[in-house]
Amino acid sequence: MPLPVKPETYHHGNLSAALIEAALALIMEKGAGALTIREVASRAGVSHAAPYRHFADKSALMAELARQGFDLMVAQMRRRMAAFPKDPLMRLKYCGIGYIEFALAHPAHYRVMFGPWQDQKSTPEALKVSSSASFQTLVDAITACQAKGTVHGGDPMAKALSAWSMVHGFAMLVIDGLVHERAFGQALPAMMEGVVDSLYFGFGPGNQG
Amino acid sequence: MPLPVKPETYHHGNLSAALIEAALALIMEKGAGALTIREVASRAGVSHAAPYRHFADKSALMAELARQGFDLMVAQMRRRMAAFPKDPLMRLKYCGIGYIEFALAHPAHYRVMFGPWQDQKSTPEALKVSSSASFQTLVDAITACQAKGTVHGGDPMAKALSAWSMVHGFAMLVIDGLVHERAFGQALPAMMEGVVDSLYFGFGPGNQG
DNA sequence: ACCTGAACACCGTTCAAGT
DNA sequence: ACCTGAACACCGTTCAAGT
Repeated sequence: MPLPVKPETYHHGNLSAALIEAALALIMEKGAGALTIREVASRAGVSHAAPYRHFADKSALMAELARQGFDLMVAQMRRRMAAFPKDPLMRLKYCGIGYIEFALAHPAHYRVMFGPWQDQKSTPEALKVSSSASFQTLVDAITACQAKGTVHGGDPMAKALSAWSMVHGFAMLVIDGLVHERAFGQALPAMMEGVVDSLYFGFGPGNQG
Repeated sequence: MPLPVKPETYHHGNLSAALIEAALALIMEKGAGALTIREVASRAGVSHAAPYRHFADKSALMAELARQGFDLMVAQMRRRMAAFPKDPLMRLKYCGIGYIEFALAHPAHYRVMFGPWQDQKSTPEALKVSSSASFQTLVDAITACQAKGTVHGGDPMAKALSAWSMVHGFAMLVIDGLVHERAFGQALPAMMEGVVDSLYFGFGPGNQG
């Protein structure tokens, strides 16, 4: 007489979380291009139509994946900044380093965060909040330097835009394979530092190269 | 007695060109995400299987589209640089401006050039040549400045990498809708110039802001 | 309230068959 | 030599029907 088996369904209300978990595992294994509602459902052990009870469509699932990505990225940035509690300039530098490190360590997740999938108008509020928080971390790091005089004055938003463009562009070029160590004769960590440092020093002849 | 009608098929050997033309029109109308072999074939007036006589697969067609994009981008960069034949620093600046202008004027084409579609290993040689040429234009502009002393010394490749990261990142953020005028309180041309100028001046307190 | 199965309108790609 | 039509193995999404 077999004991009653615990139901292995996700009726507990956590199918939503299980789907995200499966989606994350899927993109880590096969890349962002392999992300498919049907495969995610299959991995979570439900029919291909079940996810539509929890996410309006594929882009809604990706938006939640992206939201979590921004949160993880901010955590990595803060972790690196925390090593320099008293040095705003180093905090700014490692804000950028942490950003790039996350992108290169989780390329598929990063692509979901920045891919062309979002319709921009329909971006969920929660995703906007998380991505704004990551940008704000950068703005704050710049403002702190300006207060100490280690970064010159002017609109911190404009400077944050330049910094974001730099680290995002570098991360994308590496992830997409257009930039690689053998083409530049440098190891990735060195290229990463070079890129971040150039934000501070610039190309002008006045400063160190 | 009707005259013999000129055959309206693409048997002349230019179906390949007609497919590219149709693909370009398609992405300009509906975006890179709408690029479909079947729709391209339909617009060129052939069956959905016909393109496979001319392109190995979808990514091969996109590679040719991308190749043409890099050529057009270089042309735009050179056009802007040509306004300053004797001023290497202005040529460097307008090399970047021309780059961003192309990306923002042809966002769908730019996305095909940098999208996650290329398998990196299987990138056709012709595409590598065209994309290298666009990067070389940037390297040359930097080298010319170094020769005049308006950009400090050091590996021009490393500086070109920073510059490419900056303009590429900015273009992508704008195209993907993460950066827009109302969030930064600046018009796009001003943001574009700010980003390019920050490459030269840096964040350090020594230079102008 | 939550999930399933069938169905619809699409894809990319292949391949025998036509001209 | 080049193209067509049918076919295969996928997609995202919807919806009646089940529990």
